[in-house]
Amino acid sequence: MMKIASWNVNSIRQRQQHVLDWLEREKPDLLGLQEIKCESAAFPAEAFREAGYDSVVVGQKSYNGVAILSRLPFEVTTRGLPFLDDEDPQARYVEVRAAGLVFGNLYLPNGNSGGSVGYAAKLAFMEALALHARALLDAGTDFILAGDYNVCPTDEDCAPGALPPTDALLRPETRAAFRRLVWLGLTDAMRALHPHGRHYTFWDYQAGAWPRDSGLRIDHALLSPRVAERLLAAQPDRDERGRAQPSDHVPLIVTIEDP
DNA sequence: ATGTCGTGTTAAACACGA
Repeated sequence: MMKIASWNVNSIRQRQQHVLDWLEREKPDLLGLQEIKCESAAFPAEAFREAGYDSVVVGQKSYNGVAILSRLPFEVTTRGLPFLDDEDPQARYVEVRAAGLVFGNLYLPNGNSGGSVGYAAKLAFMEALALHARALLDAGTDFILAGDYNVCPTDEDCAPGALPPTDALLRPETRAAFRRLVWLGLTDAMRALHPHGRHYTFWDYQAGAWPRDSGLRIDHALLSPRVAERLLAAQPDRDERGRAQPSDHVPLIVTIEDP
């Protein structure tokens, strides 16, 4: 059995102890982190190593930043999203191979800042991700693409009134791009096991979103076909949002059986 | 639209992103 998780921690320096406590409780094999908000050298790799996890970090100053923690041996396969022509590359993708599986960890652009240019960058990232997924499928690779997609795929993934209809997380073009990705033949792990219901992974800090349960399902794990056949469980760890000084996202946990 | 966070510049607020 293999346990793989994704968590937007909204600053690893603020959330280091949360992550250490969570690793000890949940003991995932792989954990993808997003929004670490620090340069690679500032990532607390040694603290995680002492907890039994080696890491690969793609950081940048102030914003974004992704990392993967692993208690399995791994090799880094890429530190940026292939197929993305970007004159100002941001730290939004890192990928490893472990236990015969490629694990891609992504932080997709939010798309609400920077006007039409910012939104276009979101769609460009999604197109590049689809091209990369297509290449992995063509190569017959078993893979999981997990992370903060910043996409509410359907109305059921957005609490009523949580977002205006023009928000970049649920615009029709955003949802269409997400469907194109899934329709390559990937499986949304949560929806495969829980076709309906509100399984939020994010609650805004503002406007009492958490106590009102005004959340969003925007963190996802997409599985290649053979991995989907091994899927045993998928769930967000809601409890994490109720702790002191939480991230606005909670971990998403996917469990698959051994091949 | 925003009641909150986090980072950073810069000197107690402000800008920006989410």
